[in-house]
Amino acid sequence: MTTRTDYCGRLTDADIGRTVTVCGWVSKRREHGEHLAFVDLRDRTGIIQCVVDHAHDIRNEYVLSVTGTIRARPAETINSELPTGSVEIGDASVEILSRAEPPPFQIDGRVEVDETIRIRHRYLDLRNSRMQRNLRSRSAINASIRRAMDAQEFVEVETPMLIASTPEGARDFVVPSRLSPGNFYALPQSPQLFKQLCMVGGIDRYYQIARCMRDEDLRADRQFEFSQLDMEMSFADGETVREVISQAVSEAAETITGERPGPIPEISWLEAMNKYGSDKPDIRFGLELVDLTAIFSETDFNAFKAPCIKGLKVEGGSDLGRNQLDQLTDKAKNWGAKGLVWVKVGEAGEVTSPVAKFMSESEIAYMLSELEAEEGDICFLVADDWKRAVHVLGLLRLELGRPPVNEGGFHFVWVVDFPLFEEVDDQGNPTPAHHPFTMPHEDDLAMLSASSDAQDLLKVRSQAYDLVLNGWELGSGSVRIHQREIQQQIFNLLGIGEEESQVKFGFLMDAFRYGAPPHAGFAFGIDRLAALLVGEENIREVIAFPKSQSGTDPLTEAPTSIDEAQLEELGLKVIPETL
RNA sequence: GGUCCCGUGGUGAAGUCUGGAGUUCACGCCGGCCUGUCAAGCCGGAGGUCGCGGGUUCAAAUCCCGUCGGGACCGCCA
Repeated sequence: MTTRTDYCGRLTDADIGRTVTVCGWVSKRREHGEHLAFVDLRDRTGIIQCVVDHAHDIRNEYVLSVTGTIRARPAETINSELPTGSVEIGDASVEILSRAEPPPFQIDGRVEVDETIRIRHRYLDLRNSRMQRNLRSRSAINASIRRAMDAQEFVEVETPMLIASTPEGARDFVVPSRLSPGNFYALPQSPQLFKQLCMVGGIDRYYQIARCMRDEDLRADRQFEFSQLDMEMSFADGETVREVISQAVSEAAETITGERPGPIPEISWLEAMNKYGSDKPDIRFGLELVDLTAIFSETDFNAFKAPCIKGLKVEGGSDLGRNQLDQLTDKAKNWGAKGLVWVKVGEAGEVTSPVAKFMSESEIAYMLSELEAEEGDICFLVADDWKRAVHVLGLLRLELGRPPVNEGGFHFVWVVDFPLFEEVDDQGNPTPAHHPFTMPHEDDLAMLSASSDAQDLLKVRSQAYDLVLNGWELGSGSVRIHQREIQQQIFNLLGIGEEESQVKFGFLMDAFRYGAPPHAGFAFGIDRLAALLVGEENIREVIAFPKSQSGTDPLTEAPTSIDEAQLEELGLKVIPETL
């Protein structure tokens, strides 16, 4: 085999006269009679046209080494669509390095291909320019993140993949232990505890591009395994952490788009929930939620006798048909709403609505003015408890107005002042909104110790913050508790007793005995960041070998059964599924 | 655990609502022709368990039930 001298996609007018050897796959061949044929050869950089005497024995996707002299194309045959379109390899001699069967799908992207088929033959799909671009972009993002972190004197530390399972958080993937039959390792959901130990260990500034595993249902933006930029820093507050992360994501965004995003705005969790009905607001568009509770405080309409009424207005939406409205109502119910009220605005404030007769004229007028609704608009109202009302309307807002992933630019936003606790569980214990090591807001510490009522605790703010991009949660972080006393207090509130906390997190609590620095950190998902930056609405498009929504790998067929001997060695027995 | 959408030659789509011969279109594949194409062109050809199973019917890609696979979403994801 002749040694490659050049990449296909990089040959230009400057190379005219050079004798080159390129290697790659046959993208296309065009034969013109007995003694003229064109072969488009493709490698990772692009395509070059090779002119050969004949191509009878060449087929698409054959692997060739082509040697010839670069020459300018005749003026009338220049292909402006192709970066290499002004030159060609003339009088090329071809060496077939590998023959190929016709691929199960066309690699040129001319016809769309079912994603399962693409993934089953990912080694072919990867030849396509889309995947080439996506994986290269992802690689560039990783490099730019490392550059940003290195520049800020962070140290990359690797943490173990085989760790102890803790019942908190997502479902663990577990690995049976051969040397300790009946015991299991867990794969990390994140390096959370280890990075905090790094802080106790004086690393001061830690980062890692870490693989994490969570055994939860898959989505367009969720796979079992994912990568995150994980970081932690000592003697730093949340603001400093956000500044560091802003640098890293800005660097990444600039690498891909060529444009550095401006300063990232902050919004409080409460404001995000009230305006967008989501803790990961997509601020590329309006359709903001408006509070209408006070307007209907005197209502006789039973459905509106609720703790909270929220509404949103769609400009020019009154042409929505009954069918569409019914479908939206069904969706709202599926999201947990009892119902969805719509109000169409006609001439001079005349309204059309199935529930118009239950609203007084003043209520209607007040509502329309609050929503700034005018002729031709439609308003949607949800009455429920606050949480459900904003949740349902938030989802409706996305349904009605969310632009495609590659439109509207990149709108990062920090969501700050998350509540410390999410809700109260069956046992009356609050559940942590972030994780149990999150430091409460300094101003709310008093509330924390004084309060005996679980409902009051839900008002306690934490020093936790999320980074959101175009409605996707990129990641979250917090100031951590570094004092054992506060940590124990939180554990107590969560219903985790001293003994239990010692069993689950004893090593961290022990570490904190020996001089724990104040510290704070963050982690964001690289798959999501990469997908958004390259304009893909699905993280599978930036993952070389992804899994299907049901968690199987169409390529390797994983998960598979294992044989009896293997099970026995691990001390495992499979219970047959009984129907 | 739940809601919705999809499954038709190798690939993508139409056909399904309103049952009537495996019908159609584009790409690919195979053969032939063709000396400047580049989504080459022209001529010819091959290629099907309409995901699978059952039911209704004189007749099912089409209607019904079940099931499998894929996707989007709700729940879940500290």
